[in-house]
Amino acid sequence: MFSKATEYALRATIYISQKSSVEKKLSLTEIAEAIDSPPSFTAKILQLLTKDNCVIHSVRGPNGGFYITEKDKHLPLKKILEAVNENDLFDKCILGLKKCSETKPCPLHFQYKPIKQELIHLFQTNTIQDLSEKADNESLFINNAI
Amino acid sequence: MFSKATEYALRATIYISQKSSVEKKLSLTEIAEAIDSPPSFTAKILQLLTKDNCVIHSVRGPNGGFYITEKDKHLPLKKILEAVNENDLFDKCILGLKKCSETKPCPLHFQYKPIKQELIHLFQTNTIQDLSEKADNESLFINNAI
DNA sequence: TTAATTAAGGACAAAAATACCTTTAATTAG
DNA sequence: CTAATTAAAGGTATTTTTGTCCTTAATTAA
Repeated sequence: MFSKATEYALRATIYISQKSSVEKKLSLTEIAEAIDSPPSFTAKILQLLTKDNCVIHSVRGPNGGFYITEKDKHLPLKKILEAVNENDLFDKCILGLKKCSETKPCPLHFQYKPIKQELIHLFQTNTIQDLSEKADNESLFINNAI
Repeated sequence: MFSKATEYALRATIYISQKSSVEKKLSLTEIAEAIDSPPSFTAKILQLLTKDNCVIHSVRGPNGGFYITEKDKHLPLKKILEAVNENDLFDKCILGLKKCSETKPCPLHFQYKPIKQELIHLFQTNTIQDLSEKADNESLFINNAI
């Protein structure tokens, strides 16, 4: 479904949202360990998320690390997909046809359409906070229960 | 959503289903041109589909080529995904967590579940024939209208 | 001010997916 | 039987994705 990069981005953001605050920043090492991802690659992905402070914030130096503001917790998951350039995922034709459209639909177009809508809806309506609350309740990511 | 390999497999099968019969086999060249795919790569994918006659049949030599039987047109699209080893696509956790399950769900698990079910349903209930009929009606693949 | 710590940024490496090419095998027509 | 045609099979090349490493910049604490 998603690329590794996107999976790590979503998992990292959920974890950061659960555990961080302006007072308590998380190091790359902790994040990568918690979400079971390669640290160096994860660093690259976090760079995309911190670019222009779009989702995550970062501070260098001792006691530095990554964190998210309360305000940004209300961003939809879609924002994360955009940050890692996987936003057009749900726009594409399921058969990969460039010219597939409402007027020139592929054979799966109208059956896939409502499913696509639900996927878009899922990522537009769920906020980062929504997900991190669920993760809390359901104890995923906690104690490395991956 | 799908890999290029899977897209080509689906498109090729639909095209073969529309245009071929035991009497009228289609050459690799014709298929690749019609579905707008790289011929050599398409050849590899067709090999997967013809392996053990699982979906498509092939005959070598003059007037040889690829075709599908009426019987095999009633196979579900799922069969094509299996042939190109992309069958587990809809089994995986959307966040890529190995341990995600009903009892230990990821934060998106229960929201993604019904969508996943619809995707599975789509590929299990639609047959190759269903799709090629739609393609006929909606004129995709016809006259290279890709 | 200096040393330590942490992310940023760039270059590089490995793996996987995609695409190409050449030879071989099967089949058919002459 | 021979030549032509077409897919099968294997190896190779390219591109993309994934992953690593090293140096630089920022920040903090002593």
